[in-house]
Amino acid sequence: MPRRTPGRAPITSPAAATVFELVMTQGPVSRVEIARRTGLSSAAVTKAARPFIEAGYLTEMTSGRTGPGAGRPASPLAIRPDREYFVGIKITGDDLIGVVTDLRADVRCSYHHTLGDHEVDHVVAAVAELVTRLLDAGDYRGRTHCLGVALSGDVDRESGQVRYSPFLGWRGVPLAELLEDATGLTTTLENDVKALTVAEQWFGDGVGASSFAVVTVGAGIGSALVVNGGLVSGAYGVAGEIGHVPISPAGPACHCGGTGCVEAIASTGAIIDRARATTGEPELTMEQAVHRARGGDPKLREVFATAGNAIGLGLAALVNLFGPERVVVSGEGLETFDLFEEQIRTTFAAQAFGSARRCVLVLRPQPFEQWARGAAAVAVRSLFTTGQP
Amino acid sequence: MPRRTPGRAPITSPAAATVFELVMTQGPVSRVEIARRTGLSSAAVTKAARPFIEAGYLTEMTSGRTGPGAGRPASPLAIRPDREYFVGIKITGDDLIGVVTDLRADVRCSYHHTLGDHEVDHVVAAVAELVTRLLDAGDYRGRTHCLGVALSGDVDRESGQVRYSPFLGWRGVPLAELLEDATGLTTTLENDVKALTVAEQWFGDGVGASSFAVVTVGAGIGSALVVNGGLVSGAYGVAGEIGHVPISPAGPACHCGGTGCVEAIASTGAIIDRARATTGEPELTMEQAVHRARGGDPKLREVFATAGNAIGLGLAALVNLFGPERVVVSGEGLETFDLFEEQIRTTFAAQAFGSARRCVLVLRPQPFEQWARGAAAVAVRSLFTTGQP
DNA sequence: ATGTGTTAATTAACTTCGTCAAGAATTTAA
DNA sequence: TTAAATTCTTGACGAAGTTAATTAACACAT
Repeated sequence: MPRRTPGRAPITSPAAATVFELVMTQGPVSRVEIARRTGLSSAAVTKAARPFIEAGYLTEMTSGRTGPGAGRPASPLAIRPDREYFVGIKITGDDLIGVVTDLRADVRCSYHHTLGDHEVDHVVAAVAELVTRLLDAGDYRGRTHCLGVALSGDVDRESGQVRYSPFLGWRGVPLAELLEDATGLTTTLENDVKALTVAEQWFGDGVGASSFAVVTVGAGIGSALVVNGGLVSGAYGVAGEIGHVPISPAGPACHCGGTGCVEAIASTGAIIDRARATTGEPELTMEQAVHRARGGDPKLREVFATAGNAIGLGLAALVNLFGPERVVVSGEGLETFDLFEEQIRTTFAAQAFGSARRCVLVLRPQPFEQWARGAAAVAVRSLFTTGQP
Repeated sequence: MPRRTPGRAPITSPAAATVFELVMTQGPVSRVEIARRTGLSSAAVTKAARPFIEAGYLTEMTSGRTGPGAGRPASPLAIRPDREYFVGIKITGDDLIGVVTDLRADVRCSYHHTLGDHEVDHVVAAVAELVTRLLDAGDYRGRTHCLGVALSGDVDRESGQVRYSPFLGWRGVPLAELLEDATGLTTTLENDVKALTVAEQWFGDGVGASSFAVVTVGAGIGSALVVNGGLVSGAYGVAGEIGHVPISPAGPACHCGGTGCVEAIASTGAIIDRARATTGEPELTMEQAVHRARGGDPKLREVFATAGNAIGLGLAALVNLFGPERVVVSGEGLETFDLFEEQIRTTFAAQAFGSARRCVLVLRPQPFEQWARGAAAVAVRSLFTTGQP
């Protein structure tokens, strides 16, 4: 059962949620258009929209152009982004990244904070301090009530618990509650990749797609899937583990116990290992490897191509099984995506089956704040939905 | 938009559908229990159930045992399987398999029919004849109004069209309409693997699982996935192509254009090819290969083990990405599953990630009629749902 | 400028679905 | 026989959305 009800937002019915979500994601839209797209009657749209307008979340744009032809001009509904602000924080093993966003999840302000200690109390205090710093950076205090927190690992959003976090070494920590006490903000916890996916679904490349996937490449390789508008969670809590899809029986052993997993070939660590082995330079750093590969070093280019190939195969597996409309590939590892992109696309095109090939592959390096923005997006959504995944 | 409304069944509201589905799948249940499990009020259950009872689809079991303790004894609701019958037909390239089932999708009667010609008219006539034969085999005529048809390929259930069937060489055939005219029965068309999955979801091992998968092994290797209670269809019509998940970059070329696909290693055709190559006997048949493998021939056992390994890797990919509660592996290829099973399970266990390993693997050879039963199950469902996938 | 047609939004009456609370039915236990 | 427990039914009520009619705001032609 849910831990708490954030409350204030005028979500009273499914229709209200639908209407608001549509305006939030599809920019300004007239009521008639909303009715058409959602299948509701236009009367229902009028009713659903009113409380949002009265509460200041939506406005009518009594604006200019109506389009050609006769008839009463529409007054499209638009979101008022500065009606409320949200704090999003991503916790990694090394530091905290925090942002303040508006209702559209646009970042207004961001800070980093290095994390010395993994003790729960210490992290909670550090987050609280970061929140204070963020809120004081602008005129955000009075209009901010929600905090979103993202971290990698096994997280239960419903109960606000961190069930298991390998990076922090935590088990069964009721983090949401602790942070609520420490900050006074209604707090929502979510797995980091899922949070990123929510951000993408509502405010990014997932808008309008009923099914899509987000894949992150970096120290680990993970993904989250949206099918029929809902996040796939896995019956046993595990899903989207594209990093552990086996693609090469003769490949290297993976830390998960398997063989030839995508992650064992294309994670940052695996790439460095291979680069060192191929060149015979045990001290080689990632920066050097990237630099020399860009300079044309054939051995190192081959290393990156191998990684790109592995990712492409993993994507093909995902797409052949799911048939998503779009896939966004992102993460720290994509900062060097000039070294990957061609190979990923080539391999994917060769292995995707039939019409699944039409799935759009968006490759995009991810600024660090995106993770924190994902956390904020989860907070935004928590205000405007009624408990769904 | 839907082509037609089957109608007669008293599905008036979402609650009605929910209640009926629960009774259908979870055997006799008392109203209170239904209310508890669905989250409806017990008053709503009473109201929803009444029309079904009046129409003869459900009965009250004023039966014996109530369980211990005081209180008014429950009168559990049960389905009346013989209230209505359904015809299910599976069309392959070579023949038709037809069954009559009751409301529970239990097979009452079945026939085969060899298909000489792939001409549309000829197939329609053959199906109509088979339907007549099936209905005349028992007292089914007056109580049968729905026909379900399953075939492999790209099928649009909504419009009742066969968009593309490689086996039959059809494109854009409005088969449902043609069959409706020829048989007088309300006809539902569905892809064969999806149909099998529906049968499993409502009447088999998928009952009660919110997410699960069905994998079929045979001439081809396919699968269908159910997530959050809904079938995954793929944005471009392709999904569940586990047969074309790449698992071995050094493996054989696949007819799809890819390399090392599961199907290129573990389909019936691929197994025979390998068996012939390994033994150096170009005339070797599947029967002989199976016989000698069972007898202990190490080379042939190895061939089957390789196939089992490929299937296990494909399953691991599927499970790591989806995290289903259960997977049912089935199909003609599984008739020899004594040769596969161990290897499938071993490989799967080695490659499944974390808790995903807890996913239950059900290996089960599939009698031929199961395909036709799937078709019938789709027909049953078409009567009792309101247009969902 | 002024009616006329056209599209957008609102309003009002009604339908439908389901909840709630009270009570009827039917058993066990004292 | 009465009390307690439990299931099922009933009817009043309320929430959410629909349809149909009305009002609003414009473009355009005369």
